[in-house]
Amino acid sequence: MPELPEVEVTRRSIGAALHGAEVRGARLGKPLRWPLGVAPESLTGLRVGELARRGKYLWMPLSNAAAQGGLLWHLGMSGSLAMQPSGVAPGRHDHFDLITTRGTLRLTDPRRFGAVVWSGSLADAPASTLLAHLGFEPFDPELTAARFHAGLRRRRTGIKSLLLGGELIVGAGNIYACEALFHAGIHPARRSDRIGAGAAERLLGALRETLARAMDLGGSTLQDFRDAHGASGAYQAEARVYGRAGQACRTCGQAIRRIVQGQRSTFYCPRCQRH
DNA sequence: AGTTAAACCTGGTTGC
DNA sequence: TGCAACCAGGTTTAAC
Repeated sequence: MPELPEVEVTRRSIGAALHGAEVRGARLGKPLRWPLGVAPESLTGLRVGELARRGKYLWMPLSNAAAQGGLLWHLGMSGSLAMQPSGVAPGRHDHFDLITTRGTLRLTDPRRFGAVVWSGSLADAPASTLLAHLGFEPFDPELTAARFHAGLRRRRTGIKSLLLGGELIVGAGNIYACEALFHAGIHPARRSDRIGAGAAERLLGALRETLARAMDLGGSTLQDFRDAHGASGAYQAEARVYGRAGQACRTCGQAIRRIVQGQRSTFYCPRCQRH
């Protein structure tokens, strides 16, 4: 569920609430995608540093005079993080609590594709391994249209699947990959290496505008996404194609189509998006 | 080496 | 109403 906008909205809302807090304890629920990698009680006494984001991962530095490291978080398909009012017992889908002097941060994740992993630093395993193959951050100024185009030319897979892969550019998931391709007027099945310089530049711009707009609106709430304080997102109401199969395109009136690419649904307008 | 399928897990919706 | 089939925001691992 959470793509870059939702993860970034989460980062901002939690970062402000927890920065400088001291960990008092931690509680594990059912297993997540990967083991925590450290005894939960060993986190006690560490202070929370500034929360950072890389792709759809969050990095929470934790340190004191005696120890240094951090937690790498991922929300998977159905995860969310929220500050608990206090004393609320964990439910069946609450699988990790970080109890601090400024409140309890709780990871809720019904499908358990998410994870919380201890790592000595971002440069060491396991964090470094998990982040190793990630592509450009979408707002990295080093990512020029020319570099983006060069990356597209190296691959032959459909452009939508390439965007989802995250090896060239991170952040777009199924919603925003579909939306950005619509705004750029590019068919999702178009081979990556057949996209010209002009279309590449339009696509990079559309990705940035789509992600920025979604962040402004607090992300997309399809089923259950909420920020750390329970606020839902509003971008889903602006979606042009995602989840709109059979409905009329808001630009041309043609029926939006759904196809499957890489076992994921893709939505597009057959008239506005050229193959 | 590059591309695609299978796997992880739970719950909601759809259709017979 | 019951039950099977299919769908869902992601990513790694295995297999062509």
